[in-house]
Amino acid sequence: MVKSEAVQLDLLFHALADSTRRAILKDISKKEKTVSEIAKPFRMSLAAVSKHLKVLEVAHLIDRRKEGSFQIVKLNAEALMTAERWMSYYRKFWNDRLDILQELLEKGKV
Amino acid sequence: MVKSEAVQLDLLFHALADSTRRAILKDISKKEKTVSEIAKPFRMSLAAVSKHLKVLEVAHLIDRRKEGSFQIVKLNAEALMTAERWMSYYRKFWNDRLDILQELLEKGKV
DNA sequence: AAACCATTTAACCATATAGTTGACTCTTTT
DNA sequence: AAAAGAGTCAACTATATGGTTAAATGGTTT
Repeated sequence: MVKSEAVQLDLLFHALADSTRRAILKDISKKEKTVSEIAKPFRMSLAAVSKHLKVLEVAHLIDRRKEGSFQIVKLNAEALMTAERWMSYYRKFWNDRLDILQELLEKGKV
Repeated sequence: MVKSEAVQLDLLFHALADSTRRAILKDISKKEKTVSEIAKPFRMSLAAVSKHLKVLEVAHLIDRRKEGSFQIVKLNAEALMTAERWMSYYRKFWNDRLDILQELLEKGKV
């Protein structure tokens, strides 16, 4: 069942709107880690980190696989691209308009 | 008083994590509008839209200027770039397929 | 000055979020 | 088989969020 694009973006941006979760993504961007390894630097409980990972997971920002009694967590960079795509689309639109205006100004037409 | 980067990103991503607010940004990406014009398509009250605009404003995603008794609202594309920069930075660390993906992104094929 | 716009603020409600602790499940070690 | 380790789930708390309606502000028109 594929979620609507709007819901997907809700989940994605919401997941990114928390500095703990961004720190986790930053941490695992270089090297995948277990849940406990991820939790270690934080002053909060393991359960709290586990919840953050859940939020990142439903947003598809991370993937996990089991290895024995460990869970190995890694970044899913594709989801980040979904967000980037959304932003660059509207930003570009606006920038294009600025470019056109700039051009018109230079030609003395405005 | 400059807010820390973390707080700034919190505000930015939080602002983007709501489909009403994204619709507003989309709407004004083509043409600046007044608050009432922005509110018209939505089924919620004007006060609710006003709150959404406040959220977009503290995230610096929009700028407003007064013109008589109207407020003219326009997109601030720079804030979007701040978010994009954050994402692309961490994304590129992890992904060894960066070059291919980047190329696809630029071509608008992803 | 009074009435009328455009918009914000205040007070309130329901739901969601981020955190806590403690019990629970599954896997590994002894 | 029992103990220990890795991680999740449940129940709870405090605060934030997104919406409402009604009153308030500030500019414009009459």
